[in-house]
Amino acid sequence: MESRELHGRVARLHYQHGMTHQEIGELLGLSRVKVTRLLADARRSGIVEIRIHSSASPFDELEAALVGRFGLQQVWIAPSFADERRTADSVGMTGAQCLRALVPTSGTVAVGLSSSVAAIVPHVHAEPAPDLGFVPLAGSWGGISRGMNPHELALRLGTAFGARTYHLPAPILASTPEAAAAFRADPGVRETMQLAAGADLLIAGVGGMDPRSGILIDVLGRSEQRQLVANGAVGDISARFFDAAGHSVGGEVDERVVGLSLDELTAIPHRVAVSFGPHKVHALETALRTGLMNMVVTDVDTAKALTKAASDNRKSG
Amino acid sequence: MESRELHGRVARLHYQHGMTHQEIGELLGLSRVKVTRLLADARRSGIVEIRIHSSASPFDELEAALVGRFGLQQVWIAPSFADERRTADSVGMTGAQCLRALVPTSGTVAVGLSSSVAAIVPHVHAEPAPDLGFVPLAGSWGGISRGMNPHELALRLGTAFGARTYHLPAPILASTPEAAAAFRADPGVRETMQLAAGADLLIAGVGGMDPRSGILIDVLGRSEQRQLVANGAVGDISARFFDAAGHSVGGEVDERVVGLSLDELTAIPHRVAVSFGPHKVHALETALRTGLMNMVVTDVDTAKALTKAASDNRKSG
DNA sequence: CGGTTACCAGAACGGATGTTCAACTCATGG
DNA sequence: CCATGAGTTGAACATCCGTTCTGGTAACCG
Repeated sequence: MESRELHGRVARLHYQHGMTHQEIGELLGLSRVKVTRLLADARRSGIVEIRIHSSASPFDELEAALVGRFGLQQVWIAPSFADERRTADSVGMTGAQCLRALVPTSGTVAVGLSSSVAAIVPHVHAEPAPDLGFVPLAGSWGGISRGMNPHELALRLGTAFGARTYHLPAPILASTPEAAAAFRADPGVRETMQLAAGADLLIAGVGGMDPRSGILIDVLGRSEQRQLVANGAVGDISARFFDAAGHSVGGEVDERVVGLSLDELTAIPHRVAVSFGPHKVHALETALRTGLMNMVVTDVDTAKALTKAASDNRKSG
Repeated sequence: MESRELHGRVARLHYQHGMTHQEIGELLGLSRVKVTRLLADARRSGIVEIRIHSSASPFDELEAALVGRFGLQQVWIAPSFADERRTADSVGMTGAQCLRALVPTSGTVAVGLSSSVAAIVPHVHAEPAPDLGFVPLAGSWGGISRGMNPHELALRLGTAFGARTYHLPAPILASTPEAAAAFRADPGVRETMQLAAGADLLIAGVGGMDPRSGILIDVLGRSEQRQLVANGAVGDISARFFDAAGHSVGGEVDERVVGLSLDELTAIPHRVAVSFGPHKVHALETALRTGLMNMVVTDVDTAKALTKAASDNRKSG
């Protein structure tokens, strides 16, 4: 992190006085490329903040349509791109806006497993909120972390918000039901889970049953997957698999999970799903239709697929 | 003014989601050029606001140098450009920042004659301040208005700030001292001038004696100019000419002016000079050195010339 | 002391953006 | 019904900006 002052100067000269990168470079004795980089840094780090004074979202109609169809509290939609990473970034940006709107200045936010929530972190530029806490609502897995472990998400989000963070020291999926019970009995684990259960806001991904669609699904063995599907599972929220009616599928896998149950999750008043992509549509549609989640952050393509899926359901059901 | 909503959408897609003008055009069914224009409008009109979270000004040292040399309260400096209109725009932008910092939410701002103050108007995007008033501190001239008549400046600035505006219905320079006295005796004129005299903040230009440097100076006849110079005039603030010591030069011209006197001007606690250009340096330097003005908004070139002039004075005087 | 790694810098390229200009639309008034 | 002019439009151009790639520098290590 270089001198904040230089970034501010360059940003002022460019954004306020309309000087070109070239001109600023000549004025301050820097190369044009250096100026370009300083400006990019300044935007990334939040030194430059761009506000748009207009309540209109670019995808208003689609948002309103989803709110109506599924009876949701609120919906945020980002544009879709051919490049999936770019879409992820836009969804992350939109998720950050959603959090800015929903996160209270005190209280607790429960954070679930999600590849998309990770994309939010770089877009958060908030005032420190020391009376706020971010709590993982389930355990994590070992080995290499792909940036989407619940504990890591809670930690990074919490840090970005200048809030307290909590840890749930257990695996998300224990090897046996008995081992899971033992973990849940641990005082540290129990305490964190109680805190998560009492949260005001839940933010989590919704996974599908397709191996490409979830993080968790490919942690499970082939036979376990087949078993879940056989029991009617259509998706999961942080390892809690649910069927087409939004009920827990139960079974052995469910008993091995260390984390909030579906009932505990739905007891949290505000529940935001952050999820996008064609493989997620079915699971996401179910989670929204059955009320497991009551808000969603997604991209245009997924949103369109959701409305389509919803109307198909209506006709056939 | 087209639908604010469309501007907001386009701005969000570009500034928040990083979409190119081309992509936005395709998404919304607009041409690329149209998108470019919408974005430019959005910035001009303040729908897009860019904040820089850094207190550092690009020309800190120079500002500090002027504050020190002349014992000023504060100084704002804009970059200089080869294209004078661009410089004027930058100074205007900087003046708007200055006003944002200084203008109270209630009270009165006295507005003097200035070509530069006009450049401020397009850069003001403030919350309406209905308890604030903008008052011209002198009369105006007839015929074509080049956008820098005191009454016009007060009106346009006041409008931009959503504030009350006042009018001083008289010429800035009456044809005879007696006519001027008659104007001053008018109840409407007297009332407005009293209001201006009680202002908290004064914002005005500082004119020089060179015909190219002032608006007013070329309204006067050749002989009147010569007379003023002979009496030691080095510059003026809204038609009040002063000498190298900062005192009024008096004389017939001074008696024909309808507007606050130099003594009345300097009774206003906060006095900002907005002025730039090589022809203004001498007058501006005098106004600052003698304390007629105690703040200044100018450009880099003028600022450098001011520090140089000040050190020359110190050596010789 | 050479090798390695990590980082930083600027040349060069290709895409993005801003501006100019000629064509067009649509009122208004003869 | 055409003439006029103000206001829009997008094609074409000129500039600006972002990224990639290569070379350089410094720190760390064997």
